[in-house]
Amino acid sequence: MNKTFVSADDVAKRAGVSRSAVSRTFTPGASVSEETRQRVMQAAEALGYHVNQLARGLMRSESGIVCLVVSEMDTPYRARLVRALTHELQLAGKISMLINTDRSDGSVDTALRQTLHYRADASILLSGLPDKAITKLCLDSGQRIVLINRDDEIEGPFRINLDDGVAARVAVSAFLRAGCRRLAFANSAVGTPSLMAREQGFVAAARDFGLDVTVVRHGNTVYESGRTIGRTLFSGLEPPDAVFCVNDLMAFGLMDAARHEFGRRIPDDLCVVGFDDIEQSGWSSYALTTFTQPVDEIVRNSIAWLVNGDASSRSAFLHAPLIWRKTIRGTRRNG
Amino acid sequence: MNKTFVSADDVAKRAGVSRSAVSRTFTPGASVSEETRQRVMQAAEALGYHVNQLARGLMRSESGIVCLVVSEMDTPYRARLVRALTHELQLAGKISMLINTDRSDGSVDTALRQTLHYRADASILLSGLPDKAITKLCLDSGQRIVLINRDDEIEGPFRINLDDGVAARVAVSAFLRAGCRRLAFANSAVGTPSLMAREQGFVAAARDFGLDVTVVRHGNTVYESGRTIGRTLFSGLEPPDAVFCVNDLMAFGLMDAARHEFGRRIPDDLCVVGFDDIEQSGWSSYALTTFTQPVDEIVRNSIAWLVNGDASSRSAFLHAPLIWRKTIRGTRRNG
DNA sequence: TTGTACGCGTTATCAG
DNA sequence: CTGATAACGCGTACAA
Repeated sequence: MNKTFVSADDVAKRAGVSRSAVSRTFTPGASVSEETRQRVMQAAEALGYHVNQLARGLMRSESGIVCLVVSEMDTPYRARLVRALTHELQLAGKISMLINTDRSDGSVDTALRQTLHYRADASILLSGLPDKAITKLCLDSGQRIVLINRDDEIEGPFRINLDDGVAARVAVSAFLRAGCRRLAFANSAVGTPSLMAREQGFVAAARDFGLDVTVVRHGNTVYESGRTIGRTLFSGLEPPDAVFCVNDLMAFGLMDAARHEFGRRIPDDLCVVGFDDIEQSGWSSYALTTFTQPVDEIVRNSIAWLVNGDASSRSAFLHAPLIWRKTIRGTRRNG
Repeated sequence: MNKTFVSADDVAKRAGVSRSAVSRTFTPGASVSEETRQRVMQAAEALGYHVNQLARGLMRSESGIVCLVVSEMDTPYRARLVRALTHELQLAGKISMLINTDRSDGSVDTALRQTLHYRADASILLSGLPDKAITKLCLDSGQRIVLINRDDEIEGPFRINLDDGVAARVAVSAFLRAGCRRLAFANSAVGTPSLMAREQGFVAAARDFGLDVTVVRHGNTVYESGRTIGRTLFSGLEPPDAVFCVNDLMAFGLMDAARHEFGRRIPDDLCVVGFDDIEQSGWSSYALTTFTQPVDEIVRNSIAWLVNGDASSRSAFLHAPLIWRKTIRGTRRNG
């Protein structure tokens, strides 16, 4: 063996047929006689031949590659989304390229440029937001772009968003039914549109009931920020009896601070609701009542739009139902 | 715009030079005059040209693609590893293809075949184990293979393993120093070599001190299995006062069962040690004493072997130090 | 330094 | 149904 890939030519020679016959054998829906097919397959097997997707992608207009643009992909929700996306993409005959935008040097635009280098058929953005010029460039190159939970303003990509406003109202009424009156909202300082929508929806819904909301924004959307906010909130003069955390990770941090550093009992002294419904929310140390991300629907919508040419619908608006566990006291009603 | 990629030919025409000049402009270390370079760059910018890596990979022997073969990639440790790998690979000028082997149809072999389709320069396997024939096929095709925490037997790939045996001995002596005498080991039923190495090392080390170990194996290596094992262990006649869990997730499940269902206090009534040191281990609800996966070293070793042609060393054996938190009582000593 | 010509491995086209 | 030939977009000897 001389450490090199075997080509269709090699197979053709060995099988005693033309290169075209080999190509046809490996092209679904082409017309080959059963006899040549057998001969080709046999030779291919013996030589260890594999279709070169690079060359195939060069000929056809599509490469079969879909790029996933993500930062902080070890975050539970992101990780779950990436897992589901890659799985369904494979089922649809696509392959995923993972582009990590963790470092800070204009990463998203650089990443999107990478997707052009590899002639990706599409890009799915789970993090960040591309420059408008880059987006147009991708679109003009025939690429499809999906934005998950990012923004509503940018034109061209397919946008998937959740009804954060509705969720916020559901949270307020759940708190009120539990008898809570001192409401707080724990947000990160990131300022992503969907994060801000939850905050504003919560504040607005509370105001409808004549209640003010203490809003605290701090750091990234992670556990440690929730903990810091918890300390701020519970060492203040009027500590809240209900907190809506912008995601589950922050909720855990806040709960840990409240319980272990301030002796709060949940849900007796304090009600908490989160967002994402990551795996840890089901763990009995937290048992967090939280809004669930409809991951399957998100994935289905994304891929349906990628593979079908349905360029008509340009956005999807999905519902995030409340999962009742044990961090809101009282009786459960539908969320 | 007619929804298509622009080629080097287009750029050449617009810049009034030959196509070779364009190629040279985008090939690092080629000789082009500053003037033509400028003209080419300008034309490329105006047209929105991007080098086609597929075609480039067709010419050169290497595609720049590295495949990551993973299952259950939303597991915290796996997710962290994937994040770190993609990040460093990008820094090394490579791009990651993510292959999800979650479904059960002979997945790993199918996955590895996919890596051949796209002429990947290398494959990194975080899950599963390939058939020997497939491995040989990849190797013969000039591909490099890295096995992370998988097996020691298979020949050809670069293997990265942890000193699970040493860790097991450290765990035993930590338990003994804390005054524990009724030892247990919580394992999954998966039976991966590294998982079994931890178990056997623990049992052997305990025997050296004249102690028996209650070994329980159940389900997958996840939270719920740990919980189930916890129930089994603490509803038994001789419940343990120390448990080594084969990974952190199982430790959390076991701790939650012990605390919330059996009223055990940790570390007063029960000492626990885990493995992986995932983010959740630092959360104050768990504060788990655990062995840390040297992720950075794993990544560095993998990539060093992939990009440099150092085919001499065929394995790395890394140390997993113990991180002391609050699930083992008594004084800390070096792990 | 520049342009020409060829090859990389595949598919599409067309004549047989 | 089959085989020859022309693309696809790029790198690279080679000659100019």
